[in-house]
Amino acid sequence: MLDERKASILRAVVEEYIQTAQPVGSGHVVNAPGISVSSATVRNEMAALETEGFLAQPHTSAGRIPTEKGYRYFVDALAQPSLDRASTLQVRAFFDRAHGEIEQMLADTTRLLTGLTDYAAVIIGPPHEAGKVRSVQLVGLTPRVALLVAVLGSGGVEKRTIDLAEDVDDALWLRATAHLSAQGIGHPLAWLATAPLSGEATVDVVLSRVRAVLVATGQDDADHVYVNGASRMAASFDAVETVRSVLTILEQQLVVVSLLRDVVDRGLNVAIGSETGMQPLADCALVVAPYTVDGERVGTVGVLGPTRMNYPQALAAVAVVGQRLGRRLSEG
Amino acid sequence: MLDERKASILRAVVEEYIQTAQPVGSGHVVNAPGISVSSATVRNEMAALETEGFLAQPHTSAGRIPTEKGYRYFVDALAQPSLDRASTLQVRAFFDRAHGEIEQMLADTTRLLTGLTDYAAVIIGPPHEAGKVRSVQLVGLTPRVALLVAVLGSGGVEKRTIDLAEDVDDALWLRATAHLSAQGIGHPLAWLATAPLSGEATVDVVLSRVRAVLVATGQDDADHVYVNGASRMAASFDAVETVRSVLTILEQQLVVVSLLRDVVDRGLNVAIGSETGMQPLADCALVVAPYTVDGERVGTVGVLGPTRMNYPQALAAVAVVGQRLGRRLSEG
DNA sequence: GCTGGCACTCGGTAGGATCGAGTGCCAACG
DNA sequence: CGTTGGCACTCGATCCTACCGAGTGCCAGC
Repeated sequence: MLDERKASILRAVVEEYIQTAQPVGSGHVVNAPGISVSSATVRNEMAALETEGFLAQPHTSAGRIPTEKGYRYFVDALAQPSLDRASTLQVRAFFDRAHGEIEQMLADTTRLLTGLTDYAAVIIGPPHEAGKVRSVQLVGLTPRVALLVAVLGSGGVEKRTIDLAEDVDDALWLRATAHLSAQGIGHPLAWLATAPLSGEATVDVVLSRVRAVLVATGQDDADHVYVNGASRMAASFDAVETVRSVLTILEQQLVVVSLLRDVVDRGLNVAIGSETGMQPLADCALVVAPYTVDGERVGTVGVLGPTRMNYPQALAAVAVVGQRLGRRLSEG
Repeated sequence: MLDERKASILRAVVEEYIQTAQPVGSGHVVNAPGISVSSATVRNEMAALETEGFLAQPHTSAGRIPTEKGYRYFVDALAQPSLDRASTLQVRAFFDRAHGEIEQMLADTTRLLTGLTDYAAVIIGPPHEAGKVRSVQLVGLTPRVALLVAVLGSGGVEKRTIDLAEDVDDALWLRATAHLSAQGIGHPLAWLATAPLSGEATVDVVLSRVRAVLVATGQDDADHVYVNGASRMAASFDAVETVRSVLTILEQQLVVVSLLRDVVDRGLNVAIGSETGMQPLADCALVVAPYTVDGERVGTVGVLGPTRMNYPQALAAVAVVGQRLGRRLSEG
């Protein structure tokens, strides 16, 4: 799409702008490696790049700034992911040490990502529903309230409060548990919502309440989102209003989930500015990578930063973390 | 400590400054209710309040701003908590509807608090350790890995990954579970770390691993912190650097916990600026209230805002939410 | 002791000059 | 014909100055 010289100039502008956040003039571009023409020629080419929509001028007598289209071209054709040696080692060390509960590990992984990139990091954890039930039981808390606790193959634990209208003794919880275990183990948790009743009246009172609760809470909080490094957004922008609106987005877990999911579904690994589809993120870019467990995409890792983010670094960091996270989760 | 007129003037300055964020001049104070002297007199009194350390002047020819000491006096002697009718109803409605898992409810409660006050809200949940174990079991996930799942009386569920060096069949998990249940139910989870072994060699391999894991993870993640409304901090300050440093604090759960705990331990319900003991919070104030379950303090609710926060509102909101939260948790 | 009056202070805003990085254009050159 | 050095021009950023006005401290008089 762009001849080699234009591409080099665009690359030089993007790379310098990412570093300095200042409009880049032709004088700077000629000092960039791979440029061996005069500043006048560069000016001509930059004017052309502007009319083609890759660059923009904040005002007449200023240098150029990449447009979304410019960043897009840079990401698609010019940037190759690269991670410095120290970071690579850091990632390896992290996953070698990683252990313990999955929730804790995912939270720690977001911290790793913000540490690597200096941007906000987001991880969508594997949905618990996907796993088969390994164990299910009802634990009485008070005479009328019990906790339905299900352990899933993925290592996740789901719990639901079951409250009844009348007092129940512990033996009944046990009988209901026995029925649920017989029916549910090996199936997804949601399956219990439609599993047959026992035919025994007192037990079925409990079971139907379990069904109702599972139906009510089945869908929504299926996703487990981990966000970290929101404070880095404040370092990326100098308009406090921008910071505020971005933070507002990051606080809404549902929005974050649908945002990442949407980007992944469109087959993108980078969404720049308006490509995110969210007006408050006009000055942001999102770099994502799905990760797989046993060949199946179960979640997404991503970083959110300013449009002038260090794409090579962010792409590499997200890719390698996603890959190693998937591998780590696969081996259980 | 202050005569009535000085107190009225201080109150007027604080209240107007909270609203406008602008230094308050004598001309504005005379328009405040309860002030029936001339501006010259007010000026004299304000000069006195300044030398006494309650007010400060950003520069010579500007109005006055409250100092930390000024806010402190306002909070201790002049402010009485007040919550508007709509908010009161909102709180009541929230807790009438509140149900389901405790984690979800606490997260929702932080949202309620930020909604009420427009400041960031923090809640420290009841420590799970405190509760007695209602149920404990080992669920095998892979031949070498099992999950220790303990249900506590509070409705909380604790889980720990137990990994062994050699393959184990499910029967062994069951036998270990039986032993743990016999020993542990009715005691705090930590007690299992010191409970006697079974004397049966194969089972004791598992049990000693359980002990080791409980010892290793026993103390730290004891606290469950819920933070919401961090984006409101960005609306409270116009220096982006201030926002960044405050957000950094809010992201560190351990810091937040020790901060709230420290304030409560000092018997305060408000910590203003340097009273928080954290330099980045010099421009912030923290309003907290412990909440009790069955007469015992099990957690804390709080809001974090700028030093010029609406103390009457924040005090009232935190107090009523803490109270109703405790009541709600007490009734189970 | 309170108050009106008054001179004074000083941050904020507006207008004007200057600076310089960067541009577009053009004529000349290989 | 593409490239280049030269040049006039643009315009944001910076600095200076003047000015305004909110607010002060002080004092004399009630």
